[in-house]
Amino acid sequence: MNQSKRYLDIVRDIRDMIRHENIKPGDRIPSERELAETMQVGRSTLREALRSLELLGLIETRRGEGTFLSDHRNHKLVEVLSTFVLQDNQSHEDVWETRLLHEVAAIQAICQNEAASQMRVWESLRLRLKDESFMREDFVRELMVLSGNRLSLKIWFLLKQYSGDPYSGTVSFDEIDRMNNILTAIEQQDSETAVREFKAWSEWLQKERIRNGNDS
Amino acid sequence: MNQSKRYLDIVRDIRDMIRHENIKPGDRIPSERELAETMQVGRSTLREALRSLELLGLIETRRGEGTFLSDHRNHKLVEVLSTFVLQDNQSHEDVWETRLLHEVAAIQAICQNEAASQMRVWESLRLRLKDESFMREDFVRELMVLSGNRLSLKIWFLLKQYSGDPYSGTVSFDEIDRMNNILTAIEQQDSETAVREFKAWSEWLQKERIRNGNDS
DNA sequence: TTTTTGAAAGTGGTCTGGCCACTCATATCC
DNA sequence: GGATATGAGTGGCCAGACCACTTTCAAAAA
Repeated sequence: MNQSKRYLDIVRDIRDMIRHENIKPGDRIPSERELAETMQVGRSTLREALRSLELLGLIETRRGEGTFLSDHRNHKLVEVLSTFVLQDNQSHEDVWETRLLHEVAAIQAICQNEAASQMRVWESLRLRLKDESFMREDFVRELMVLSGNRLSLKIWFLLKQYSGDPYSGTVSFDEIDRMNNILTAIEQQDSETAVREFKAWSEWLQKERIRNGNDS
Repeated sequence: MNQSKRYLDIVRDIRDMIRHENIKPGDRIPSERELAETMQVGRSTLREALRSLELLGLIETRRGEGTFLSDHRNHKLVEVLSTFVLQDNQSHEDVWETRLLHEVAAIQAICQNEAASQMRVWESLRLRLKDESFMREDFVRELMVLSGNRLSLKIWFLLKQYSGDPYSGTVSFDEIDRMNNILTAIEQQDSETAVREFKAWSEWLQKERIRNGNDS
């Protein structure tokens, strides 16, 4: 049964504790010494579990203060895995494709939703486009949110980081037209065009990144 | 700069070591005591790094034998993240939609791949369809595999479990026609029809399950 | 000689206790 | 009242010690 691998039990226990005690992101969890005692394990073993969770971005530790539940946004996991795994071109491509897959699906979902295509959001988005500080990521995230699938949004968020933040940076002048085209197609519920325009922008962006050598 | 978080340095060091020494999946890496000494850190600190990597599935440890590099392609990204991405009772519907999303994307990917549509696989699939023991899941999994996106396959596998194994059971007589239609459309690279037929089958299946009360 | 046995070395798994650096709230001093 | 010192609590790290397990290989038994 549970021979060896005690720290895995702890990982599970901590996760359960977080659920049952209704600990929310930002909240503090008991100290290492306290947890070690209540779970009847040595502190070093407990730390192995905590460090693992930290590397995953599930918790955040601040020396002198304590351990806090992270709002799972900034996953170090991403960096770690990418440096280990992404030597393999296939993996890199898979991540890229899977992310795109979620984005396209989001656009299609929005187009199929009558209500969504009539929202005021589009108007305000067009305005924000012209703002100098408007990030590419803001645009795509907005689409993901509007799709209404929160799970897909979460997965997308991870994949985005995992593929080296493809949407970093602000929207350039050239891109405003592209985005307006996408928005127009969505408003007209023209799923096909919207997707085509989006993919075109995505590919253009990728080439741009390679040209600028931002493909770290 | 690197104040605190020594174990993160170790993670990086281990990665570099693996690269420079050309250690391949399955190979053994130095023992904990040995690594601790060469890296000038305590063994417990080093273990924190190793346990983190192990949780991610990047290394594998066997008591009494040693620590081994595992195949990077088997990283536990999806498994590990699922425990908290899917934690809060995400609406059943989101899971369902997201799974479908991956399936549809797989079909589209296959249709766009000239080589895939000409494979002998389809012929053998048609034969296996008639087998009484052919499971619905076998059919869909085959599609997911053939899409070539391993990450998507992994995500799909999890989502499938979380949505109550929607493809349990063997293929009924009525369904053979549906599946043949899907296969034909794929062979003709008719993405639209293939997806439409697939969605139709999926919806039919869902209703069938509800009728039989298998919606646990 | 061949087979069996068992002791030793090496490994990961775990615990204890300790020290350090840091944060924060409190009490103290000016 | 405001600045300062102090102490409790926290995570970061380490050394040393067992334990359980695997492999190895030489000694003992066949």
